[in-house]
Amino acid sequence: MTERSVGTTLEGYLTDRDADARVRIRTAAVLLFARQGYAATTIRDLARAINMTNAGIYHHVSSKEALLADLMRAGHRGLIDSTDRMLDGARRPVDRLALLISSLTAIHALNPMLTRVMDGELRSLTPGSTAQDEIIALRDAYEDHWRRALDDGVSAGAFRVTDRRLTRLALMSMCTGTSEWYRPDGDSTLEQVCAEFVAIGLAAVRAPAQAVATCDFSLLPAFPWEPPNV
Amino acid sequence: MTERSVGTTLEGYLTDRDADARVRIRTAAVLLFARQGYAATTIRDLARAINMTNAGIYHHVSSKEALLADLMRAGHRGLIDSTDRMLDGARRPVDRLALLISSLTAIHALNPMLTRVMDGELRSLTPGSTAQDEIIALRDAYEDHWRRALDDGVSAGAFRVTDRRLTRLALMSMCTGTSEWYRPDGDSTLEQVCAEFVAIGLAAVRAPAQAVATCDFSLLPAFPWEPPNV
DNA sequence: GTCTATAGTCAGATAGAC
DNA sequence: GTCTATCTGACTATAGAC
Repeated sequence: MTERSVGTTLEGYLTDRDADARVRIRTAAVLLFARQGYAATTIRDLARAINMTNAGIYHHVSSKEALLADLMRAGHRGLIDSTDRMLDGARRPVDRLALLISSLTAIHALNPMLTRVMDGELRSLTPGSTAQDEIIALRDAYEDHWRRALDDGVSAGAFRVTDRRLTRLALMSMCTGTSEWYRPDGDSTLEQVCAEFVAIGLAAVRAPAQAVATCDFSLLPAFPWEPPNV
Repeated sequence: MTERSVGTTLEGYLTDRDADARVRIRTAAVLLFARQGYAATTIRDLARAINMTNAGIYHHVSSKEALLADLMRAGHRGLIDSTDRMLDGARRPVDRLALLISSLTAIHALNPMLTRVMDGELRSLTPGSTAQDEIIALRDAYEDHWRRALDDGVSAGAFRVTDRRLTRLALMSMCTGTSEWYRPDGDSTLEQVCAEFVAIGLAAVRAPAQAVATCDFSLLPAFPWEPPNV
Protein backbone atom coordinates (compact mmCIF):
# COMPACT_ATOMS: atom_id res chain seq x y z
CA MET A 1 0.00 0.00 0.00
CA THR A 2 1.99 2.92 -1.29
CA GLU A 3 -0.64 5.66 -1.10
CA ARG A 4 -2.11 6.86 2.14
CA SER A 5 -4.60 9.42 0.93
CA VAL A 6 -7.51 9.65 3.31
CA GLY A 7 -10.04 9.87 0.52
CA THR A 8 -12.56 11.88 2.45
CA THR A 9 -11.87 14.87 4.60
CA LEU A 10 -13.86 14.76 7.77
CA GLU A 11 -13.60 18.48 8.29
CA GLY A 12 -16.79 19.41 6.45
CA TYR A 13 -18.86 16.97 8.45
CA LEU A 14 -17.28 17.54 11.79
CA THR A 15 -17.27 21.31 12.07
CA ASP A 16 -21.02 21.61 12.30
CA ARG A 17 -21.33 18.71 14.69
CA ASP A 18 -18.60 19.14 17.21
CA ALA A 19 -15.84 21.68 17.40
CA ASP A 20 -14.01 19.94 20.21
CA ALA A 21 -10.56 19.07 18.93
CA ARG A 22 -10.46 15.92 21.04
CA VAL A 23 -13.58 14.57 19.36
CA ARG A 24 -12.35 15.51 15.90
CA ILE A 25 -9.03 13.78 16.47
CA ARG A 26 -10.69 10.67 17.84
CA THR A 27 -13.17 10.55 14.97
CA ALA A 28 -10.36 10.69 12.45
CA ALA A 29 -8.42 8.09 14.42
CA VAL A 30 -11.32 5.61 14.48
CA LEU A 31 -11.90 6.11 10.76
CA LEU A 32 -8.28 5.65 9.74
CA PHE A 33 -7.36 2.96 12.26
CA ALA A 34 -10.36 0.95 11.04
CA ARG A 35 -9.68 1.55 7.37
CA GLN A 36 -5.89 1.19 7.18
CA GLY A 37 -4.99 -0.33 10.51
CA TYR A 38 -3.21 1.36 13.42
CA ALA A 39 0.33 0.64 12.25
CA ALA A 40 -0.31 1.93 8.74
CA THR A 41 -1.85 5.17 9.99
CA THR A 42 0.44 8.09 10.77
CA ILE A 43 -0.16 11.06 13.01
CA ARG A 44 0.16 13.12 9.84
CA ASP A 45 -2.75 11.17 8.31
CA LEU A 46 -4.91 12.14 11.26
CA ALA A 47 -3.81 15.75 11.04
CA ARG A 48 -4.54 15.95 7.32
CA ALA A 49 -8.03 14.48 7.76
CA ILE A 50 -9.07 17.29 10.09
CA ASN A 51 -6.96 20.13 8.63
CA MET A 52 -4.46 20.25 11.44
CA THR A 53 -0.72 19.83 11.60
CA ASN A 54 1.33 17.05 13.03
CA ALA A 55 2.26 19.11 16.06
CA GLY A 56 -1.29 20.28 16.65
CA ILE A 57 -2.38 16.71 17.35
CA TYR A 58 0.20 16.35 20.09
CA HIS A 59 -1.34 19.19 22.05
CA HIS A 60 -4.37 16.94 22.70
CA VAL A 61 -2.83 13.48 22.66
CA SER A 62 0.22 12.28 24.55
CA SER A 63 1.17 9.61 22.03
CA LYS A 64 -0.22 7.60 19.17
CA GLU A 65 -0.44 4.50 21.34
CA ALA A 66 -2.20 6.36 24.17
CA LEU A 67 -4.76 7.52 21.60
CA LEU A 68 -5.42 3.91 20.57
CA ALA A 69 -5.67 2.82 24.19
CA ASP A 70 -8.18 5.59 24.95
CA LEU A 71 -10.39 4.55 22.06
CA MET A 72 -10.31 0.89 23.00
CA ARG A 73 -10.94 1.58 26.69
CA ALA A 74 -13.92 3.80 25.92
CA GLY A 75 -15.31 1.25 23.49
CA HIS A 76 -15.08 -1.66 25.89
CA ARG A 77 -16.50 0.33 28.78
CA GLY A 78 -19.44 1.38 26.64
CA LEU A 79 -20.03 -2.22 25.64
CA ILE A 80 -19.91 -3.48 29.21
CA ASP A 81 -22.04 -0.69 30.67
CA SER A 82 -24.76 -1.00 28.06
CA THR A 83 -24.78 -4.78 28.45
CA ASP A 84 -25.21 -4.39 32.19
CA ARG A 85 -28.19 -2.11 31.64
CA MET A 86 -29.62 -4.31 28.91
CA LEU A 87 -29.56 -7.48 31.00
CA ASP A 88 -30.79 -5.75 34.13
CA GLY A 89 -34.40 -6.88 33.96
CA ALA A 90 -33.87 -10.18 32.16
CA ARG A 91 -34.03 -13.29 34.34
CA ARG A 92 -34.60 -16.18 31.96
CA PRO A 93 -31.35 -17.44 30.40
CA VAL A 94 -33.02 -17.52 27.00
CA ASP A 95 -33.79 -13.81 27.28
CA ARG A 96 -30.28 -13.01 28.42
CA LEU A 97 -28.74 -14.98 25.56
CA ALA A 98 -31.03 -13.27 23.07
CA LEU A 99 -30.08 -9.86 24.46
CA LEU A 100 -26.37 -10.67 24.37
CA ILE A 101 -26.62 -11.73 20.73
CA SER A 102 -28.74 -8.81 19.58
CA SER A 103 -26.85 -6.12 21.49
CA LEU A 104 -23.40 -7.34 20.43
CA THR A 105 -24.62 -7.55 16.84
CA ALA A 106 -26.18 -4.10 16.99
CA ILE A 107 -23.12 -2.46 18.50
CA HIS A 108 -20.99 -3.93 15.71
CA ALA A 109 -23.48 -2.87 13.04
CA LEU A 110 -23.88 0.67 14.38
CA ASN A 111 -20.22 1.26 15.23
CA PRO A 112 -18.38 -0.75 12.58
CA MET A 113 -15.18 1.25 12.71
CA LEU A 114 -14.76 1.48 16.47
CA THR A 115 -15.58 -2.21 16.87
CA ARG A 116 -13.12 -3.20 14.17
CA VAL A 117 -10.45 -1.32 16.10
CA MET A 118 -11.58 -2.87 19.39
CA ASP A 119 -11.59 -6.40 17.99
CA GLY A 120 -8.48 -6.21 15.85
CA GLU A 121 -5.93 -3.82 17.31
CA LEU A 122 -5.30 -5.32 20.73
CA ARG A 123 -1.96 -6.58 19.38
CA SER A 124 -0.93 -3.01 18.56
CA LEU A 125 -0.73 -2.09 22.24
CA THR A 126 2.67 -2.87 23.72
CA PRO A 127 2.52 -6.43 25.08
CA GLY A 128 2.55 -6.43 28.87
CA SER A 129 1.81 -2.73 29.16
CA THR A 130 -0.79 -1.63 31.68
CA ALA A 131 -2.89 -0.38 28.78
CA GLN A 132 -2.99 -3.76 27.09
CA ASP A 133 -3.57 -5.58 30.36
CA GLU A 134 -6.48 -3.28 31.12
CA ILE A 135 -8.15 -3.91 27.75
CA ILE A 136 -7.68 -7.67 28.14
CA ALA A 137 -9.34 -7.48 31.57
CA LEU A 138 -12.26 -5.51 30.14
CA ARG A 139 -12.71 -8.02 27.32
CA ASP A 140 -12.66 -10.89 29.80
CA ALA A 141 -15.22 -9.11 31.97
CA TYR A 142 -17.52 -8.78 28.98
CA GLU A 143 -17.12 -12.44 28.00
CA ASP A 144 -18.18 -13.42 31.51
CA HIS A 145 -21.66 -12.20 30.68
CA TRP A 146 -21.78 -14.87 27.98
CA ARG A 147 -20.29 -17.57 30.20
CA ARG A 148 -22.83 -16.89 32.94
CA ALA A 149 -25.82 -16.86 30.58
CA LEU A 150 -24.79 -20.16 29.00
CA ASP A 151 -23.93 -21.76 32.36
CA ASP A 152 -27.26 -20.72 33.86
CA GLY A 153 -29.18 -21.90 30.82
CA VAL A 154 -27.56 -25.31 30.99
CA SER A 155 -28.03 -25.58 34.75
CA ALA A 156 -31.70 -24.64 34.48
CA GLY A 157 -32.25 -27.16 31.71
CA ALA A 158 -33.26 -24.44 29.26
CA PHE A 159 -30.25 -25.10 26.98
CA ARG A 160 -28.87 -28.38 25.72
CA VAL A 161 -25.29 -27.75 24.73
CA THR A 162 -22.48 -30.18 23.90
CA ASP A 163 -19.70 -27.67 24.62
CA ARG A 164 -20.43 -24.30 26.21
CA ARG A 165 -17.14 -22.80 25.17
CA LEU A 166 -17.50 -23.79 21.53
CA THR A 167 -21.05 -22.49 21.49
CA ARG A 168 -19.98 -19.17 22.97
CA LEU A 169 -17.08 -18.75 20.57
CA ALA A 170 -19.25 -19.61 17.55
CA LEU A 171 -21.99 -17.16 18.49
CA MET A 172 -19.65 -14.34 19.44
CA SER A 173 -17.79 -14.66 16.12
CA MET A 174 -21.11 -14.51 14.32
CA CYS A 175 -22.03 -11.27 16.12
CA THR A 176 -18.67 -9.51 15.83
CA GLY A 177 -18.38 -10.39 12.14
CA THR A 178 -21.25 -7.99 11.53
CA SER A 179 -18.91 -5.00 11.52
CA GLU A 180 -17.25 -6.38 8.38
CA TRP A 181 -20.30 -6.50 6.13
CA TYR A 182 -23.29 -4.62 7.57
CA ARG A 183 -24.36 -1.48 5.69
CA PRO A 184 -27.24 0.71 6.93
CA ASP A 185 -28.51 1.04 3.35
CA GLY A 186 -27.97 -2.62 2.53
CA ASP A 187 -30.27 -5.57 1.99
CA SER A 188 -31.17 -6.22 5.61
CA THR A 189 -32.40 -3.96 8.38
CA LEU A 190 -30.70 -4.16 11.75
CA GLU A 191 -33.87 -5.64 13.22
CA GLN A 192 -33.80 -8.42 10.64
CA VAL A 193 -30.16 -9.19 11.34
CA CYS A 194 -30.73 -9.35 15.09
CA ALA A 195 -33.82 -11.51 14.70
CA GLU A 196 -32.03 -13.94 12.41
CA PHE A 197 -28.94 -14.17 14.61
CA VAL A 198 -31.05 -14.67 17.75
CA ALA A 199 -32.88 -17.48 15.97
CA ILE A 200 -29.56 -19.12 15.07
CA GLY A 201 -28.40 -18.68 18.67
CA LEU A 202 -31.47 -20.35 20.12
CA ALA A 203 -31.08 -23.20 17.66
CA ALA A 204 -27.43 -23.54 18.67
CA VAL A 205 -28.40 -24.13 22.31
CA ARG A 206 -31.37 -26.32 21.30
CA ALA A 207 -33.87 -23.92 22.84
CA PRO A 208 -37.26 -24.01 21.13
CA ALA A 209 -38.14 -21.06 18.91
CA GLN A 210 -40.08 -18.74 21.19
CA ALA A 211 -40.76 -15.12 22.03
CA VAL A 212 -37.71 -13.59 23.67
CA ALA A 213 -36.64 -10.18 24.92
CA THR A 214 -35.69 -7.79 22.12
CA CYS A 215 -32.80 -5.36 22.20
CA ASP A 216 -33.66 -1.76 23.06
CA PHE A 217 -31.31 0.04 20.70
CA SER A 218 -31.60 3.24 22.72
CA LEU A 219 -29.71 1.54 25.55
CA LEU A 220 -26.68 1.00 23.33
CA PRO A 221 -23.67 3.21 23.94
CA ALA A 222 -23.35 6.36 21.84
CA PHE A 223 -19.76 7.01 20.81
CA PRO A 224 -19.26 10.63 19.74
CA TRP A 225 -16.26 9.64 17.67
CA GLU A 226 -17.75 6.86 15.56
CA PRO A 227 -17.28 8.39 12.09
CA PRO A 228 -20.26 9.07 9.85
CA ASN A 229 -20.82 6.80 6.87
CA VAL A 230 -19.04 8.99 4.34
CA MET B 1 4.07 -1.08 20.43
CA THR B 2 7.66 -0.02 20.89
CA GLU B 3 9.39 -3.38 20.78
CA ARG B 4 9.42 -5.61 17.78
CA SER B 5 11.36 -8.59 19.02
CA VAL B 6 10.33 -11.75 17.26
CA GLY B 7 10.45 -13.80 20.40
CA THR B 8 11.25 -17.05 18.71
CA THR B 9 13.82 -17.62 16.03
CA LEU B 10 12.51 -19.92 13.36
CA GLU B 11 15.98 -20.90 12.24
CA GLY B 12 16.34 -23.92 14.47
CA TYR B 13 13.08 -25.40 13.35
CA LEU B 14 13.35 -24.54 9.71
CA THR B 15 16.83 -25.75 8.84
CA ASP B 16 16.02 -29.40 9.35
CA ARG B 17 12.72 -29.12 7.54
CA ASP B 18 13.44 -27.08 4.49
CA ALA B 19 16.54 -25.30 3.39
CA ASP B 20 14.85 -23.44 0.58
CA ALA B 21 15.22 -19.75 1.28
CA ARG B 22 11.87 -18.97 -0.31
CA VAL B 23 10.08 -21.25 2.14
CA ARG B 24 12.02 -19.87 5.10
CA ILE B 25 11.19 -16.31 4.14
CA ARG B 26 7.52 -17.12 3.62
CA THR B 27 7.31 -18.99 6.90
CA ALA B 28 8.72 -16.03 8.78
CA ALA B 29 6.40 -13.68 6.87
CA VAL B 30 3.28 -15.66 7.76
CA LEU B 31 4.34 -15.81 11.40
CA LEU B 32 5.11 -12.12 11.75
CA PHE B 33 2.32 -10.78 9.52
CA ALA B 34 -0.15 -12.82 11.60
CA ARG B 35 1.34 -11.83 14.95
CA GLN B 36 2.12 -8.13 14.43
CA GLY B 37 0.26 -7.30 11.25
CA TYR B 38 1.74 -6.58 7.81
CA ALA B 39 2.27 -2.85 8.35
CA ALA B 40 4.03 -3.34 11.68
CA THR B 41 6.40 -5.96 10.29
CA THR B 42 9.61 -4.83 8.64
CA ILE B 43 11.77 -6.62 6.12
CA ARG B 44 14.46 -6.49 8.79
CA ASP B 45 12.14 -8.38 11.18
CA LEU B 46 11.82 -11.17 8.62
CA ALA B 47 15.57 -11.23 8.07
CA ARG B 48 16.28 -11.42 11.78
CA ALA B 49 13.86 -14.32 12.28
CA ILE B 50 15.74 -16.52 9.81
CA ASN B 51 19.27 -15.19 10.39
CA MET B 52 19.53 -13.28 7.17
CA THR B 53 20.12 -9.67 6.34
CA ASN B 54 17.81 -7.06 4.97
CA ALA B 55 19.40 -7.26 1.53
CA GLY B 56 19.39 -11.03 1.48
CA ILE B 57 15.59 -11.06 1.52
CA TYR B 58 15.43 -8.95 -1.61
CA HIS B 59 17.25 -11.57 -3.62
CA HIS B 60 14.16 -13.80 -3.29
CA VAL B 61 11.36 -11.27 -3.03
CA SER B 62 10.70 -8.31 -5.30
CA SER B 63 8.96 -6.21 -2.65
CA LYS B 64 7.27 -6.50 0.70
CA GLU B 65 3.85 -6.06 -0.89
CA ALA B 66 4.55 -8.70 -3.55
CA LEU B 67 5.44 -11.10 -0.73
CA LEU B 68 2.09 -10.46 0.94
CA ALA B 69 0.25 -10.88 -2.37
CA ASP B 70 2.01 -14.20 -3.01
CA LEU B 71 1.00 -15.55 0.39
CA MET B 72 -2.61 -14.48 0.00
CA ARG B 73 -2.87 -15.82 -3.54
CA ALA B 74 -1.44 -19.20 -2.55
CA GLY B 75 -3.75 -19.37 0.47
CA HIS B 76 -6.90 -18.60 -1.47
CA ARG B 77 -5.99 -20.96 -4.30
CA GLY B 78 -5.39 -23.75 -1.80
CA LEU B 79 -8.73 -23.05 -0.17
CA ILE B 80 -10.60 -23.07 -3.47
CA ASP B 81 -8.84 -26.14 -4.86
CA SER B 82 -9.37 -28.22 -1.76
CA THR B 83 -13.01 -27.15 -1.57
CA ASP B 84 -13.52 -28.21 -5.17
CA ARG B 85 -12.07 -31.64 -4.39
CA MET B 86 -14.00 -31.91 -1.14
CA LEU B 87 -17.39 -31.17 -2.70
CA ASP B 88 -16.72 -33.30 -5.74
CA GLY B 89 -18.74 -36.33 -4.73
CA ALA B 90 -21.33 -34.55 -2.57
CA ARG B 91 -24.73 -34.08 -4.20
CA ARG B 92 -27.14 -33.37 -1.34
CA PRO B 93 -27.13 -29.69 -0.29
CA VAL B 94 -26.99 -30.74 3.34
CA ASP B 95 -23.77 -32.65 2.67
CA ARG B 96 -22.27 -29.76 0.75
CA LEU B 97 -23.13 -27.29 3.52
CA ALA B 98 -21.65 -29.62 6.14
CA LEU B 99 -18.45 -29.97 4.11
CA LEU B 100 -18.18 -26.22 3.56
CA ILE B 101 -18.52 -25.61 7.30
CA SER B 102 -16.13 -28.33 8.42
CA SER B 103 -13.47 -27.66 5.80
CA LEU B 104 -13.44 -23.88 6.31
CA THR B 105 -13.26 -24.44 10.07
CA ALA B 106 -10.47 -27.00 9.73
CA ILE B 107 -8.39 -24.83 7.41
CA HIS B 108 -8.61 -21.99 9.91
CA ALA B 109 -7.77 -24.26 12.83
CA LEU B 110 -4.82 -25.92 11.09
CA ASN B 111 -3.42 -22.79 9.44
CA PRO B 112 -4.27 -20.06 11.94
CA MET B 113 -1.53 -17.68 10.88
CA LEU B 114 -1.96 -17.90 7.12
CA THR B 115 -5.74 -17.59 7.44
CA ARG B 116 -5.44 -14.56 9.73
CA VAL B 117 -3.32 -12.92 7.04
CA MET B 118 -5.75 -13.98 4.31
CA ASP B 119 -8.79 -12.71 6.19
CA GLY B 120 -7.33 -9.53 7.62
CA GLU B 121 -4.67 -8.07 5.36
CA LEU B 122 -6.59 -7.53 2.13
CA ARG B 123 -6.58 -3.81 2.97
CA SER B 124 -2.78 -3.82 3.03
CA LEU B 125 -2.61 -4.45 -0.71
CA THR B 126 -2.70 -1.22 -2.70
CA PRO B 127 -6.35 -0.48 -3.46
CA GLY B 128 -7.11 -0.97 -7.13
CA SER B 129 -3.88 -2.86 -7.81
CA THR B 130 -4.08 -5.99 -9.91
CA ALA B 131 -2.90 -7.94 -6.87
CA GLN B 132 -5.78 -6.75 -4.70
CA ASP B 133 -8.30 -7.22 -7.51
CA GLU B 134 -7.09 -10.77 -7.99
CA ILE B 135 -7.47 -11.66 -4.31
CA ILE B 136 -10.94 -10.13 -4.23
CA ALA B 137 -11.90 -12.23 -7.24
CA LEU B 138 -10.59 -15.38 -5.56
CA ARG B 139 -12.49 -14.62 -2.39
CA ASP B 140 -15.67 -14.06 -4.37
CA ALA B 141 -15.14 -17.33 -6.24
CA TYR B 142 -14.88 -19.15 -2.93
CA GLU B 143 -18.00 -17.52 -1.54
CA ASP B 144 -19.92 -18.71 -4.58
CA HIS B 145 -19.56 -22.23 -3.24
CA TRP B 146 -21.58 -21.14 -0.22
CA ARG B 147 -24.13 -19.24 -2.28
CA ARG B 148 -24.75 -22.22 -4.54
CA ALA B 149 -25.08 -24.68 -1.66
CA LEU B 150 -27.60 -22.48 0.14
CA ASP B 151 -29.51 -21.66 -3.04
CA ASP B 152 -29.76 -25.33 -3.99
CA GLY B 153 -30.80 -26.34 -0.50
CA VAL B 154 -33.60 -23.78 -0.46
CA SER B 155 -34.73 -24.70 -3.99
CA ALA B 156 -34.80 -28.38 -3.14
CA GLY B 157 -36.79 -27.72 0.02
CA ALA B 158 -34.02 -29.15 2.19
CA PHE B 159 -33.33 -25.80 3.91
CA ARG B 160 -35.79 -23.31 5.36
CA VAL B 161 -34.00 -19.97 5.52
CA THR B 162 -35.32 -16.47 6.10
CA ASP B 163 -32.36 -14.73 4.48
CA ARG B 164 -29.71 -16.72 2.61
CA ARG B 165 -27.17 -13.91 2.73
CA LEU B 166 -27.48 -13.41 6.48
CA THR B 167 -27.24 -17.15 7.05
CA ARG B 168 -24.13 -17.39 4.91
CA LEU B 169 -22.43 -14.45 6.61
CA ALA B 170 -23.25 -15.77 10.08
CA LEU B 171 -21.90 -19.24 9.35
CA MET B 172 -18.78 -18.05 7.55
CA SER B 173 -17.91 -15.72 10.45
CA MET B 174 -18.34 -18.63 12.84
CA CYS B 175 -15.89 -20.75 10.80
CA THR B 176 -13.26 -18.10 10.16
CA GLY B 177 -13.27 -17.02 13.80
CA THR B 178 -11.68 -20.36 14.62
CA SER B 179 -8.22 -19.09 13.70
CA GLU B 180 -8.44 -16.63 16.62
CA TRP B 181 -8.95 -19.14 19.43
CA TYR B 182 -8.28 -22.74 18.34
CA ARG B 183 -5.26 -24.46 19.90
CA PRO B 184 -4.25 -28.01 18.98
CA ASP B 185 -3.58 -28.79 22.65
CA GLY B 186 -6.71 -27.02 23.85
CA ASP B 187 -10.03 -28.20 25.31
CA SER B 188 -11.59 -29.39 22.05
CA THR B 189 -10.36 -31.62 19.28
CA LEU B 190 -10.74 -30.46 15.71
CA GLU B 191 -13.30 -33.18 15.13
CA GLN B 192 -15.39 -31.89 18.03
CA VAL B 193 -15.24 -28.33 16.74
CA CYS B 194 -16.30 -29.36 13.24
CA ALA B 195 -19.11 -31.54 14.54
CA GLU B 196 -20.43 -28.78 16.77
CA PHE B 197 -20.24 -26.15 14.05
CA VAL B 198 -21.92 -28.42 11.50
CA ALA B 199 -24.72 -29.01 14.00
CA ILE B 200 -25.15 -25.26 14.45
CA GLY B 201 -25.13 -24.81 10.68
CA LEU B 202 -27.84 -27.42 10.12
CA ALA B 203 -29.93 -25.81 12.85
CA ALA B 204 -29.43 -22.41 11.20
CA VAL B 205 -30.97 -23.68 7.94
CA ARG B 206 -33.67 -25.65 9.81
CA ALA B 207 -32.41 -28.96 8.47
CA PRO B 208 -33.11 -31.87 10.82
CA ALA B 209 -30.15 -33.30 12.70
CA GLN B 210 -28.95 -36.17 10.54
CA ALA B 211 -25.89 -38.03 9.33
CA VAL B 212 -23.93 -35.88 6.90
CA ALA B 213 -20.68 -36.10 5.00
CA THR B 214 -17.61 -35.54 7.17
CA CYS B 215 -14.54 -33.60 6.16
CA ASP B 216 -11.56 -35.63 4.97
CA PHE B 217 -8.75 -33.62 6.53
CA SER B 218 -6.22 -35.20 4.15
CA LEU B 219 -7.86 -33.30 1.30
CA LEU B 220 -7.09 -29.97 2.93
CA PRO B 221 -4.30 -27.89 1.42
CA ALA B 222 -0.83 -28.27 2.90
CA PHE B 223 0.97 -24.92 3.11
CA PRO B 224 4.73 -25.42 3.48
CA TRP B 225 5.04 -21.98 5.04
CA GLU B 226 2.45 -22.22 7.80
CA PRO B 227 4.71 -21.76 10.83
CA PRO B 228 4.97 -24.47 13.49
CA ASN B 229 3.28 -23.85 16.82
CA VAL B 230 6.31 -22.48 18.61
C1' DG C 1 -4.16 26.24 20.71
C1' DT C 2 -1.92 26.06 16.42
C1' DC C 3 1.97 26.91 13.85
C1' DT C 4 7.16 26.20 11.61
C1' DA C 5 11.19 23.80 12.08
C1' DT C 6 13.80 20.10 13.37
C1' DA C 7 15.86 16.37 16.12
C1' DG C 8 16.56 11.55 16.04
C1' DT C 9 15.30 7.21 14.29
C1' DC C 10 14.07 3.77 11.12
C1' DA C 11 11.75 2.26 7.01
C1' DG C 12 11.94 0.00 1.92
C1' DA C 13 14.89 -0.74 -1.48
C1' DT C 14 19.50 -0.78 -4.19
C1' DA C 15 24.71 -1.06 -5.45
C1' DG C 16 28.43 -3.67 -5.70
C1' DA C 17 32.03 -6.73 -3.32
C1' DC C 18 32.78 -11.61 -2.56
C1' DG D 1 23.22 -16.28 -2.78
C1' DT D 2 24.54 -13.52 0.97
C1' DC D 3 27.02 -9.81 2.60
C1' DT D 4 28.26 -4.45 3.98
C1' DA D 5 27.14 -0.01 3.10
C1' DT D 6 24.17 3.40 1.70
C1' DC D 7 20.41 6.25 -0.51
C1' DT D 8 16.12 8.53 0.08
C1' DG D 9 12.29 9.41 2.35
C1' DA D 10 8.99 9.13 6.20
C1' DC D 11 8.11 8.40 10.82
C1' DT D 12 7.09 9.94 16.14
C1' DA D 13 7.78 13.39 18.97
C1' DT D 14 9.56 17.90 20.69
C1' DA D 15 11.07 23.01 20.95
C1' DG D 16 9.79 27.38 20.76
C1' DA D 17 7.50 31.42 18.18
C1' DC D 18 2.97 33.63 17.92
